[in-house]
Amino acid sequence: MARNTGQKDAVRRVMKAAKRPLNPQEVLERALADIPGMGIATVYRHLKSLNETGWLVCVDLPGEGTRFELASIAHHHHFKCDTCERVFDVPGCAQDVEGLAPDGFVVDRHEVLLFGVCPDCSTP
Amino acid sequence: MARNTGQKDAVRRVMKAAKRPLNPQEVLERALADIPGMGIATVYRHLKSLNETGWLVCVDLPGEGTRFELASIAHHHHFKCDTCERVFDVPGCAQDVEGLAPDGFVVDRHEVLLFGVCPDCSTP
DNA sequence: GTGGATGCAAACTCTTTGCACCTTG
DNA sequence: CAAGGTGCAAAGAGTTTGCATCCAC
Repeated sequence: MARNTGQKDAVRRVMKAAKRPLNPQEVLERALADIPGMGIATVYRHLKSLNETGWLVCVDLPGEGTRFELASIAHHHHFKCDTCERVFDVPGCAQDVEGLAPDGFVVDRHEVLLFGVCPDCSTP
Repeated sequence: MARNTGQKDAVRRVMKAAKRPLNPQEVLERALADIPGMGIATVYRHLKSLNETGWLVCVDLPGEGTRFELASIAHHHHFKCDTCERVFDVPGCAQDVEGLAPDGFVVDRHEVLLFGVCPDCSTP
């Protein structure tokens, strides 16, 4: 996937514009505005290659497929609303998270997921 | 799933004996020792109902299917070894994790995942 | 005896892959 | 023009469901 094509540009544009992690289906829906007729397989192929080059990172949440977001955004975590199912970025990081591991475990990465109700859903 | 059957007992026994989160396939393999001929669908059905009653909780990790473990064990988190792929329980919890959420978000649950190398894999 | 539980196989969902055709460089 | 990218459809993996049969109560 080294060649520059309209499809690849569309995926990059969609991911840059996203304010939250997107799944392949959401990426396709947004990319279709630029490239009518684009196929889901092409989305998967580009997400995979952009992830392998380190431009995108995976965001996995319980009970749903993999989402992706830009690798370049600052260290942060995620909040999933139990009501509307949307996923939000949460800036910052708890202290001492990696210190939790028992002696002998070497931690080089961590992920924090919060679950609850987002502002939109808690004030009807 | 309110009736007491050998299959249900087998799933409960397997889960109680497990020292780490198990996926449905692992549960079936262990249950087959007690109930030869048991089907994977029955495992899924019992895992689902035991989860709905709150006896089991889901443990989702990036890049793999859902695992389950007893809900009764103390609040803890998980460590996945990038080398041997095993998943370990990590006792305790970081301070202020739920305080990360921006104003307006109501947090009622959280999950922390650590990734790195376990003691077995770091001392060859 | 009766309704819930089970095993099997088919259905479903999500993701990947094979292939003929099209596009970029 | 050649190498690589694309869309479609089929193939896979994991999970759920329909149904006839079986078993706990």
